[in-house]
Amino acid sequence: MIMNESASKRSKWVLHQCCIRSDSRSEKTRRQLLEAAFNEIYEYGFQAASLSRILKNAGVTKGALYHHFSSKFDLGYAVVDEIIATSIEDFWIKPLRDAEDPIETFTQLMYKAAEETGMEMLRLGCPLNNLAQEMSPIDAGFRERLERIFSSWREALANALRGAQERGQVRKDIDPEQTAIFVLAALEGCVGSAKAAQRMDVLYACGNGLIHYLNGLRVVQEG
Amino acid sequence: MIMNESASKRSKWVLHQCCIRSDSRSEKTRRQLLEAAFNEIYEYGFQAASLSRILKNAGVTKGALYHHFSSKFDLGYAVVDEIIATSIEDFWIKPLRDAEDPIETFTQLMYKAAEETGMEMLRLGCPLNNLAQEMSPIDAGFRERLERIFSSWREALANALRGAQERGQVRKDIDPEQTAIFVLAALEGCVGSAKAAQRMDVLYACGNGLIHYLNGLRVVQEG
DNA sequence: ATTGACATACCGACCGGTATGAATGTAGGC
DNA sequence: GCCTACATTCATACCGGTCGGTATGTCAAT
Repeated sequence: MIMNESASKRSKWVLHQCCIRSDSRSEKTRRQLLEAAFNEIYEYGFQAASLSRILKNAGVTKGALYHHFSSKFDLGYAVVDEIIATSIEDFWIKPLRDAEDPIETFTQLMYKAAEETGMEMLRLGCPLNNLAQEMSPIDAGFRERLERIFSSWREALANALRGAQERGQVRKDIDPEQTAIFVLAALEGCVGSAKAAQRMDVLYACGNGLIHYLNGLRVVQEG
Repeated sequence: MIMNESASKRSKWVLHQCCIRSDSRSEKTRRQLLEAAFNEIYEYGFQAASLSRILKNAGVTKGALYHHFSSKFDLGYAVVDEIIATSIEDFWIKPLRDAEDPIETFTQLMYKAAEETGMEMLRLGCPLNNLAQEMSPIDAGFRERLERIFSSWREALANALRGAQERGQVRKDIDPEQTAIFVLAALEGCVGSAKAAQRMDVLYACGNGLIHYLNGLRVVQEG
């Protein structure tokens, strides 16, 4: 028992010592709140998200929540900044930087997304777009944060397309910025259509349409 | 004996039977409820729509509402069936039937939509898609109704494309059904992107991208 | 007298948010 | 090393307000 006490005490002390890190007790609680909030918002949207359900799923109480976040909106903003933004950045944006063949890269990312989160995406759509559709018209805080994500996504794709143009992979008669805007819109439209229909075949048909469009951007091959 | 009943009684009977007329006091109240409910749902979504706000805007009380509709869901379903479905049918579907040049027709409808409801559409998006994105994953009643609308929209566009193929206006190497699915997804994606950004230039860039894609479906002209 | 078409008043459930206090560390003086 | 003073980190209880829904009353038209 004594050993137990001292051991646990020391480990906690060391733990706290070496970590402003994310494995302190406080940070862990905060993490659980963020993840539970993300799931709740993903499932029901922000407005219909229930704090009590979030607390139940996070396994903490309301005191903990309002210690870490000042309001429901503050929690929602943190979900956008710390979960949605980073996951879009990691999954979609980073691979586009210095991609040898951006059209191939983007297509592969679509397949990868369908593989990894197919069922969830079919049922619930894209978390980023869901939140943008719900909150952009009615709250500037959400709109600015979400649009910042979309904006860097579009920028990354436009840059990739411009690079491919310069390397002679993509037709020179298309505008990279406009094309990037349309491609992301079409992508979100495809996910949304499949979600609306709740049918996998719609997702596939739509995805193929988009891939077909993307390949149409390549320089015409003679032969 | 039934025939012997007075003419007025019979006409009322028929009237009550069919509920065709819209100038009775009851039908007017119902209509006001439907329109106020549509506006509220369009602005806030179904889940966040407030019955008290609907009642205030309709100028009636809760008794009237629950006389005409059995629940909030029943009201929402009626909005889909009697407002959204008919407006999509009138605006987008009917013009596609026996259109001489469906690509031209569709493009013109996009311009017309931007003209007629530009500001509102920029701020709040497409009522049909909004509701589908919000409710399809979590309520079968909404999903079936909304998907029925999408389905006939897609069917009308696919038929129009097939007709254009047969008339030699559209390339024969594209699949009308898949193309229709993609075009509607892209359209909703464009509206959604503009709404998310709350920027008109995104709507224009995106619309031009879609129009460019549509024109790419035409048979290649020599010259 | 009965019925359709509402209006009014009210209900329990749940909402987001707060006030309070109890553990649980944590830094500084000795 | 130990005790005290303080700061974090939560748990509990509770708040006013709004939610969708219901029960009952009213009143004109049959």
